[in-house]
Amino acid sequence: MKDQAKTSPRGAQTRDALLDAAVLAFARVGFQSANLREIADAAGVNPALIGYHFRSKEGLYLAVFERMIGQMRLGFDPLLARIDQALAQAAGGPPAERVERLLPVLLALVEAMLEHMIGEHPAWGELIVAEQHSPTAAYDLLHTGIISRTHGALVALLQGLRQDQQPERVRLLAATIASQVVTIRTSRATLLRLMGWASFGEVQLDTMKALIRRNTTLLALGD
Amino acid sequence: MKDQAKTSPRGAQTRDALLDAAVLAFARVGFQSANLREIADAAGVNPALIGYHFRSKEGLYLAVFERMIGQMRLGFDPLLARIDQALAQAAGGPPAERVERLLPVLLALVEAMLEHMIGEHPAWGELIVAEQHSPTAAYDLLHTGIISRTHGALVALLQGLRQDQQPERVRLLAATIASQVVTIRTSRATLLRLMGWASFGEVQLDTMKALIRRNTTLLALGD
DNA sequence: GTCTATAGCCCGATAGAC
DNA sequence: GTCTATCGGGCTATAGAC
Repeated sequence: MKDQAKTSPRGAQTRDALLDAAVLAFARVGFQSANLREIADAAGVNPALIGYHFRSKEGLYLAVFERMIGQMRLGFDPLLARIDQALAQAAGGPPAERVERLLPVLLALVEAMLEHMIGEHPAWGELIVAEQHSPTAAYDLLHTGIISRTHGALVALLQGLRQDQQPERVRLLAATIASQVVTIRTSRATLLRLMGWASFGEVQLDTMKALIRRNTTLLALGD
Repeated sequence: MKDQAKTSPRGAQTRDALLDAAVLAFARVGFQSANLREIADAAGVNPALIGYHFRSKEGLYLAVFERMIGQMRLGFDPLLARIDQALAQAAGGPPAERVERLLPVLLALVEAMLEHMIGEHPAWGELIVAEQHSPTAAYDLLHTGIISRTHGALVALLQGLRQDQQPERVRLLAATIASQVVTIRTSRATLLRLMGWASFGEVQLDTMKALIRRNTTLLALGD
């Protein structure tokens, strides 16, 4: 899926244009309902070129995920490194010190997840929740590339904060913490309607951040 | 959409059979991807009868929601009445008594929501999360019939438990509590993979119930 | 109320010229 | 690498016989 077109600048250009248009289309209406003619039109190229560059609709979809995952990892890797560092520093220390070191990075991680859900590339969050709900071949890429890393970091931080817990319980706790972030996309319509919001702007994002910080702190330390 | 076929038992029978098949189909693949031929086949009736009884694919979809909402309300109304009663009894009492009266019904409500998400009719939860994510004409029915009632009860209970809070904050807190329940459907693939579960059975449901009870208690009382 | 048959449309894929 | 033209298939909706 990525073996051609890297030598010719012309080919790489249409490839990128198609991927840009495809991200938006797949995010807006999903894989099944996305229309290859519309994607090609939005990219300003001929529909037949999709077949040439990506072989099929599914090939295009997978290529979209490959590129997205690579870009997302560039954004997340520094934070994950910071988390590893904090975990190493906190290891073996007294509870109060572990909280002081680990809670801030836990909150930073949750905030980063929230920002990735509705920030610079809103389409990314949409593609992720679509695959989490109805996994396709792209889900494997997504899980190993993003989800398991992020969840692993969450679990490690929670275990560092509360060392008495059973592993299964900590994994599930991490999932429920993440659910608060994901709900901004999965229950978008309900959230807007219940809160009387017109859309998610800066104000709404800050309101949600504040509550999620408060909730995460309670859930991580409570019990 | 419901004006005919009530007199003839034959018509009502095919109507119900079509609705039964349509619930499953729409839940499994969504509105767009659902296939009217398959629905008619599964119902054991002729495809043209969908047009006769429901006018169009969208008419069938709306009829599915009308019936589902009616059935769900039968299940929820007793609990909502119990909540109103508890709220009336707790009103004006000292904090400790309010917690004693209201926390149990809050937990019962959240458990009931969870059971409706994966219990007797798994398709119901699927239809609800699909509309919350990508609302169509059916969302209005759903919101006024189910969502706003359930959320209203959650908010009333939280306000009864913590009377100092700002309304906006309490509404959002209710939404984040609900997100833990909804995630069992919206992040189904991720939850199963992260937990190493094959599916949601009795054991998994009990595990989730226990954690959600603990989380809800912390989130409702904390701060 | 139910059936058969088909109209009319949209879609993904591809052959073949440039 | 790109384009035009088209094939083959699937879909919803509906006309008309029973």
